[in-house]
Amino acid sequence: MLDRKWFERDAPIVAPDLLNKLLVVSGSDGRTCSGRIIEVEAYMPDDPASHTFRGPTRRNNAMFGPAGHLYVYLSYGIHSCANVVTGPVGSGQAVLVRAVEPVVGIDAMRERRGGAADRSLADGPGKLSQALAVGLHHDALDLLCGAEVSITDDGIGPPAEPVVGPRIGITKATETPWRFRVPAVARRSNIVSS
DNA sequence: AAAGAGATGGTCT
DNA sequence: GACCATCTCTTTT
Repeated sequence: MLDRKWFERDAPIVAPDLLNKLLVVSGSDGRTCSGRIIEVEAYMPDDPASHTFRGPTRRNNAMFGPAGHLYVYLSYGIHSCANVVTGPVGSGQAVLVRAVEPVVGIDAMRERRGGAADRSLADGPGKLSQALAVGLHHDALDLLCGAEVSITDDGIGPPAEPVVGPRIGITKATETPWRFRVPAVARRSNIVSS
């Protein structure tokens, strides 16, 4: 399965390999939810768009910790965004999970997302955090300890040809092609109804 | 279908 | 005090 070594590679290498993996959250309310990762972005230390570009701070501390931990930050004062820490300890890199496809616990996700259409339950970094109930209290959590949040491999490998493009919502290094997505065609057969 | 603006709060200078 | 790795709603083509 996924061991620490797997996460210790550089973010642009780990990122496409995270596609089609499951992000599983056992909520404090007892409801377990999961989503298939379909879009990610890589952030590196020498990357002007990365939170770690100017060195360690209180917020980005988890990104400098062990690979396979979560880095959760608050975006625009409103949205929690979930990252998977990658690379050697102290390097300061991570993969932002930008979108998942609901797999387990869709009813809970519908409730948490307040009547949003099924297709937009978790198709954005803030939306998926809300749908899966991921919050700041999960920051620095170890994904490999069977804790509240984990990443699992259910045998569906990453897409042979992920869609690659520039990252979104940033103002620096906007041309670096470190955004990876499962092709739409490959997703059609995976859609979970109800 | 696309474009614009407001919400909202922690973090860093 | 400025700056956001965003989302939703409203307004305009």
